[in-house]
Amino acid sequence: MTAAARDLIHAMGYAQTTLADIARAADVPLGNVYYYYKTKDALAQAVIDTRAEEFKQLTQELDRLSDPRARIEGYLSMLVLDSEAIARHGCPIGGLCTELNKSDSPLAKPANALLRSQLDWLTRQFQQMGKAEEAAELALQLLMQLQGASVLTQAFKDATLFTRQVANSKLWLQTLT
Amino acid sequence: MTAAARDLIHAMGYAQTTLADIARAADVPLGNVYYYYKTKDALAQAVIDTRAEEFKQLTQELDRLSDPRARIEGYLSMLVLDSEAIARHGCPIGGLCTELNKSDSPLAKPANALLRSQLDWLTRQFQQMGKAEEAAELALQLLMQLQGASVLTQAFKDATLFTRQVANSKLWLQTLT
DNA sequence: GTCTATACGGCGATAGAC
DNA sequence: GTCTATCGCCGTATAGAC
Repeated sequence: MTAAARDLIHAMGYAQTTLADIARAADVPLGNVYYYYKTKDALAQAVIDTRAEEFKQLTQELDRLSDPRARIEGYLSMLVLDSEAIARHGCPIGGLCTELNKSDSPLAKPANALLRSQLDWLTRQFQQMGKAEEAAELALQLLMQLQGASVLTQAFKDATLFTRQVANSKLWLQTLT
Repeated sequence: MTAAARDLIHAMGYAQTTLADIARAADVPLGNVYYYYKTKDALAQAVIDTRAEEFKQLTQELDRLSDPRARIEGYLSMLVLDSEAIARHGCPIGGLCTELNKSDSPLAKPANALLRSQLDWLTRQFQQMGKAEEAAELALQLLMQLQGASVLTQAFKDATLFTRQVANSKLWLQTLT
């Protein structure tokens, strides 16, 4: 059920996604939702937890690579796989943060933490590339480009825009000595 | 009234902003809203038109500068003035596009056109800088960085993040021969 | 644990007095 | 043109049968 909720929230936004939508997509009766989650917010929190877990799994895979640069490239390659979904619905995490940070929902903080953890992981990779001093700034630059590319990719409905930006970012990554 | 609607939609998002909110902020009775706008969507369209008009006014001012590079710098300087608002509510245009492109509202197209017109104006400036061939790509790069900076600035609630990115963009602008 | 029916509140939209 | 009252619908949440 959290999987259905995750996909619907990505596609329609949190406020626009109704519990009836989720129940239908998960093929359970509406009333049943409340047996597993006390409130809609509680379900959204579970979705955020799922997103956090997914990213943790991804980084655990990537961290097995010995070269930090290769790890970042792997991360970028994973993102490209979702470029069509990004063209349709934007970045699932960036979009969620953008929405939840309006009219301060209690969910804003955990959602923001998803972006923060991506920033932190990227920072660690740049540190291990010997960029101790500029690591935080480089991570910020990269994440910013990805988020900006997501916004424009969605608005202009052009998935190639995202893939081209990722290609640019990979080239940029190579220029870092 | 469109001014109140514009500000509230920026602060809370379109779906979350009720006509009662707008009526209260504009200090008119709720029923009165419908004398001026047939539907909520019609009011939102007026807000989008207002945004388009504001950008047109801005570019008319900037276009009086003879140097295209100075025009872009002026544009960036205007954005910095809103960095606090961006930290609280994100980019008013990017956020609107992000929201409206989910669950295809008829308002998505006009909202996307706001971003498109910024891209087109920037492209023209780069063309006049003698970058005919790469102008579209450069405009895309710049707009992408601004949108990405807006997303992260809002999520991390750090206005200096936006001002720093704009400073970086100005430096980058100088490097273009 | 699973499902149906429904309470309750809020929002877009309308009717109609003034 | 301006304002009040209210309709109808939908969404969250709950009650309670099975």
